[in-house]
Amino acid sequence: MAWVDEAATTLRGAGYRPGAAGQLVLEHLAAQNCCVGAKEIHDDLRRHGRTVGLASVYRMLDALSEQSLVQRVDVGDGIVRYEPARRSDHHHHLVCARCHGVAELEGCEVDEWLGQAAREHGFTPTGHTLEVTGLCAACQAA
Amino acid sequence: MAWVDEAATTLRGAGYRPGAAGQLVLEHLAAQNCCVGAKEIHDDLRRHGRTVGLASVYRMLDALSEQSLVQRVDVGDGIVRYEPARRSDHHHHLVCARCHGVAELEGCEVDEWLGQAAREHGFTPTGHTLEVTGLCAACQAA
DNA sequence: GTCAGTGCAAAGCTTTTGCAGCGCG
DNA sequence: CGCGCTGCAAAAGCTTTGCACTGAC
Repeated sequence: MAWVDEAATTLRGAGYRPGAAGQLVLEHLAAQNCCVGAKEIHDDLRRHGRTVGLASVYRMLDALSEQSLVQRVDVGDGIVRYEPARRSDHHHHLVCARCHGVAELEGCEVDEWLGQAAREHGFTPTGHTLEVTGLCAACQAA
Repeated sequence: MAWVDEAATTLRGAGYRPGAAGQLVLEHLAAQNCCVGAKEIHDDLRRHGRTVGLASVYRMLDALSEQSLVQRVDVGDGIVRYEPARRSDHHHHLVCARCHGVAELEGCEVDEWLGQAAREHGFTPTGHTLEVTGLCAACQAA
């Protein structure tokens, strides 16, 4: 099932009924492969002629976040980013401590360990973020 | 070597010379085992009669962050938290998507995989954060 | 004497909240 | 008809920046 559909269904199940604005945000998110900020989404939609309130973007992101349909990604530049939580395309991030640049790190080998460890705490995991801090190639050279 | 000393040394090496305020922030951080926010640090120091500017706290955190001496922790409530990056006491977090509560998850089994994967990207890792999102026991029951 | 760190105050930005309007059930 | 999503505008924080001051080299 495509992420958009799954998201819409889950949201509806949670009593949230996305309207026009919500649908646009959803579709825009689905088109992203890596993290985007709220303002970025808002600007992009506007640029395409879609009138969407910034507040609606935030509201939608909140709802999605609560259902674990998106993952928050904190790069360290003060802007909160989100990315669709797909089972496929599950990846992590290499975040440079100097320039705050982000690179994707494919693959993930923590799921099993994590799931078990979390459940031992009575916690039901629905996803996770893993950010590696360090220095990117460019900043090392500098 | 204690974290405070290592931090002070590293900072000095980076050309940053912590004064009275910096020292206080450093010591306060060292006394924490889990994440604290900037404002929290500021308030605590004030409460103990130490006059430290909020700006100094942020400046110190920035410097520490750039040297990877602290780890940013994003819980999802809009407040950026930091915790000292010690080799011992390396842990991760279980973050509830509903109530934003945080629990510690001891242990870490990703270092080896991570180090190698990161280096393949020309990235030099100095640390990492791993946040597990899901539902805490309390929110599941509700 | 110079230069970096500091505190205070003001500014900046992202994010949140309030409120009237509109559309879908 | 009612309830909830929407947009706009205003408000609320957290964080950053500017500036004069102080202390260390």
